[in-house]
Amino acid sequence: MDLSEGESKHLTFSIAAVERDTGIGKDTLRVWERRYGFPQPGRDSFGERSYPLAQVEKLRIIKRLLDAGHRPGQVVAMSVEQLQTITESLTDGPMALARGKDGVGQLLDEAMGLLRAQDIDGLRSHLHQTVASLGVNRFIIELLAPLNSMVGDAWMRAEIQVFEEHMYTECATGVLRQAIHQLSSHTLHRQPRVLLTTFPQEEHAVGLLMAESLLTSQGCHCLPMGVKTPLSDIAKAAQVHHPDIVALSFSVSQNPNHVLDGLAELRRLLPEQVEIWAGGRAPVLQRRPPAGVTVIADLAQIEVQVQRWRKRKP
Amino acid sequence: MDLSEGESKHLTFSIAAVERDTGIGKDTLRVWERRYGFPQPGRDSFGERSYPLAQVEKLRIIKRLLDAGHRPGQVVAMSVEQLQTITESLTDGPMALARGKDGVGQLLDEAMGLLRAQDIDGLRSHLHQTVASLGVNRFIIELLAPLNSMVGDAWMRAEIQVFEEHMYTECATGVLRQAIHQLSSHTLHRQPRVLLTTFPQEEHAVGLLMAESLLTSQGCHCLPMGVKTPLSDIAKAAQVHHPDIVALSFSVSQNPNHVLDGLAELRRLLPEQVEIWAGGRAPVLQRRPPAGVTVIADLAQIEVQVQRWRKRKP
DNA sequence: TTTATGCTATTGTCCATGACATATTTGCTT
DNA sequence: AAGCAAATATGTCATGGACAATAGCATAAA
Repeated sequence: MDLSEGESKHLTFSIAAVERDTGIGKDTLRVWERRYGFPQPGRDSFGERSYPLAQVEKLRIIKRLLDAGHRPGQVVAMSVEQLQTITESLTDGPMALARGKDGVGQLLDEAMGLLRAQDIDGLRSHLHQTVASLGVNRFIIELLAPLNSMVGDAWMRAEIQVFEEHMYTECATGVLRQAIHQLSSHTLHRQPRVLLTTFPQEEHAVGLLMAESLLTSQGCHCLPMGVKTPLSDIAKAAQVHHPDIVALSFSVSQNPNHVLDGLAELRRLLPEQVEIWAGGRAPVLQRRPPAGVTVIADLAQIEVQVQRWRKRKP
Repeated sequence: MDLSEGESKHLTFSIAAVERDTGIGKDTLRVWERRYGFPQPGRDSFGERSYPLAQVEKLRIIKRLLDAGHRPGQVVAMSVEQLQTITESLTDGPMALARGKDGVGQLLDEAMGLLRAQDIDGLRSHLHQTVASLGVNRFIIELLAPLNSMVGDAWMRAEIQVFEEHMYTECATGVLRQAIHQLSSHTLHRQPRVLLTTFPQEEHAVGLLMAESLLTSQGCHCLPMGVKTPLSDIAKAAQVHHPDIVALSFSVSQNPNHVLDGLAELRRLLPEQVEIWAGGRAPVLQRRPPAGVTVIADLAQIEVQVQRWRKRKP
């Protein structure tokens, strides 16, 4: 079928291999070639496209920029140098805010330092230690959430490798799971019952775990469902487990319309007394808060909202 | 682009959704329709294929049979009843083995019972308890792995809801994370160093976590990277962290060619002395074991292979 | 100045049909 | 039986056309 990926010197890739490596679909690759003149793969002896390594790497850069909100017409035809320039200028800014000189800011810098030094084991123990000393709430709100943002931004600017981001995520996940486990052995069967998940397009689980940790530490009973649950299945799960609240997490790069439509649709599918809480870094939530949905602007709001819920229910 | 999953009554799926749900490529779906007359999707108002739920379920059954070694020409045109007959004749077998009347078989039945009763909290404590009493190794090999297969099979046969599968996965993940955490605090910085991840198409993390648990309990130093890592990033990570072994996990429904091509390419990208271990339920691994890759036929093999590795290195 | 509304260009995905390399089976010969 | 060649089965790629969904932009209304 597709053995293609040629010799050691001039490594080339079949269209299937490129799809696998870049996440850009075969149809899209062909249509870009047709419309923008890039990529411009050679042909092997069977007349099939054969992409040189350099083009695959350029495609990866392009993919990153698309994820960051750029449009194909602007970037696909650019030179690698131009792409680099844009990549560098992606996101500065919000970071300075979090980098205060207080104790926690210091811990944050240490964490970032360990990450940059590729010392994952060091980072893991640093985080575990910080959970222990700060408590889950402060750990998440003051350290992990900002760290998470910093990593996300660094990823957008290609300052860190994909594998570093993977290792960081894995590390954060482990620490949060551990925190949740410890908390949940203390507080059991309390209210409200919160069903946690994300929409099908949303892959990021760390935001969800942070929410779960905070909710659990508030004494809520969490029903975690992982990421990427179809709407109708969220509704079915709610029928079976009748939660008081369905909590959704959204990361930055979600399609705004999908988010709003999805929330509206979910509101229709769920019984009226079930609240919907939507949190995360998706900008739409703040800009056009949907009706019948409680928007959690930042993680600290979780505590407030839980208290509000408890006051309302006698 | 593909919102598709239609109304509540007659749920239909776009070709992209079917590819996602069954693992059968778009091209293949079209060519089957052309050659075998199945599937026979309707058309929506835009003239695009619209697969009814029943056909998607039949496709899932067919996929299972293909994975088991049947050929499309034989099974694609069959009726659902015929397919069921064949399916039943190959699904018992390995299961009966685990369902003995010994203590563990009983625990397995209990777990399955809790799952069917939708008692996730009950399942979670049952699993935690079982880890404690059996130890991680026996827990995974004798209980969780068979349970995982049973859930997978039930999922393939559409006997369980999507949300149940999500909740089960979340539950198993939590228990495994906890086990790993406890183990890793005992054994530190031992050999071999094992980098763990999956290919970009592979979403399932539980297999990976089971492997990580077992490796950690063998005293290996694990470098977990989560799921869906592009090949080139696996290679880059290996350059930085120089593992002795790169371990990959594959679930049933992976495209055989992608798996083999990916492994061959990875073998080329990694230094010769770095071993590649490939495990999981993907049938192609057993049927056509790739050169330069150690196939881990079942989880119990991990211990054997670790010992082999240790003997070879002085 | 901000908020709606409609127009236009952009962009991803789908469709149909044809081709063919590779894998598997069949049938023939030794 | 066993080896080998021819036939068949099967998945993936190619081409070129089409079009719905989206984003950007300009204009009108508040």
